[in-house]
Amino acid sequence: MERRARPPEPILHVDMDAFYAAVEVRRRPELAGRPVLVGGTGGRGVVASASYEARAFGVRSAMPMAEARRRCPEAVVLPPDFDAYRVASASLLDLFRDVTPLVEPLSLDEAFLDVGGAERLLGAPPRIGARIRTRVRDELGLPASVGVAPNKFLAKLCSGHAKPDGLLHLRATDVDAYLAPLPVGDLWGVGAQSAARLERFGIRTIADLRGTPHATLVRILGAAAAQQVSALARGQDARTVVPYEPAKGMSAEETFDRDVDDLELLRRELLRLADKVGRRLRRGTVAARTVTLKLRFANFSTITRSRTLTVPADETTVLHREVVGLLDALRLERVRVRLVGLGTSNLVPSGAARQLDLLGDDRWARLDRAADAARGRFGDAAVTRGVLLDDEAPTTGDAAAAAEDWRQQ
DNA sequence: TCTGGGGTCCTAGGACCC
DNA sequence: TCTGGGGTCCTAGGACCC
Repeated sequence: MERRARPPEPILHVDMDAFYAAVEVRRRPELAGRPVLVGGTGGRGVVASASYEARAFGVRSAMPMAEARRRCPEAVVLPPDFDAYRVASASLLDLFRDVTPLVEPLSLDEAFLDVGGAERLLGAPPRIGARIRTRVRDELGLPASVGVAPNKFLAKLCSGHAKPDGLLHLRATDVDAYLAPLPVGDLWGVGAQSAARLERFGIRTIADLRGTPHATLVRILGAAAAQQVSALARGQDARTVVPYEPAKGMSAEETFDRDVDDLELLRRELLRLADKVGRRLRRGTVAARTVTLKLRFANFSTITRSRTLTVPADETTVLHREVVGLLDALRLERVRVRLVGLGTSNLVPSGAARQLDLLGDDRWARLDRAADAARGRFGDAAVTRGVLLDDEAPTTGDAAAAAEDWRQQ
């Protein structure tokens, strides 16, 4: 049988336009055509998603919600409903996997597809991309933009430049000319800090960067970033589309509506976070060797403290004990804390943890399993630690909603 | 009413081992 | 009583991504 060569531009990047806002508009059609903001509605919230009508007012994602409201007073502001976005995202991935099994989700609203093997069945990649856009619009009622290019970096660049609601196909023969005039910030991994440092050396465009000696780039950006940026500036990106990568860490954090100076309240909030992370670890059948405490103070300075355990942990109680140990070791006095977080990393399959713990005390693990099972059957509010029930911590988002759920029990 | 939450990766210094 | 060099792990901080 004749074996066909891969098409020269086999990678698709599909990126939804203003995804959270679009999902909200889809279920409330009266919002169509109006500026819609999704994000934190508390005093310290930021914009997670802004409809294009809102962006016309200069609103951008990650902007403080207060600033966004000032710029666009008539905007409809909605709190995020991640359950709804997860459902929409799952439908989206189903549709992609209809096209090819080589789908790599990057977040709820974007994914890479390698369609290099689908040409005979489905046509050339730009045709496949156009078909996907039509199907996403017709079947899900949501707008998407698509980039079609020789590799991941270029495909993502193209989907960004195709927005909103467009498709851009970059041919391999056009790559060098296309990249040359673009700003260095368009390169993956060059953010505001790196762009500013490059600017100080007179390096503004990708063409400038190509003309810079490698040793100079290493001095400006460090060895690893210089290597990556040089390759991307030449349109080279060897990363393949990987359908599944196990998580490297799991974390949860909470910004308080008002700064907190009560250590006991911090310990209680850490219990809630330990419970949240612990459940996710157990659901993923992994355990963590490293536990990290994160604190952000009133002046926005941030510290982390971590500890690596000999026995990996997935139990709420163990995570909490370790992170409180890290907190207490700081001997804080008269602090004002705006954010507290609990991170885990160095994850291992929890079968390995069980074996190491065979001789240990597994009462906490049994308690967790029982609580997880009850929540699976009766919903998340079914089981809550007694110490959390009277929590009056000023919180935002999920925690506040969860607190409301308990009160309604 | 300045600055969310969930991630990944890199750097750099020190401990420790051979 | 003068002290190399490589490898790995741990810790803390920071840039960057969506």
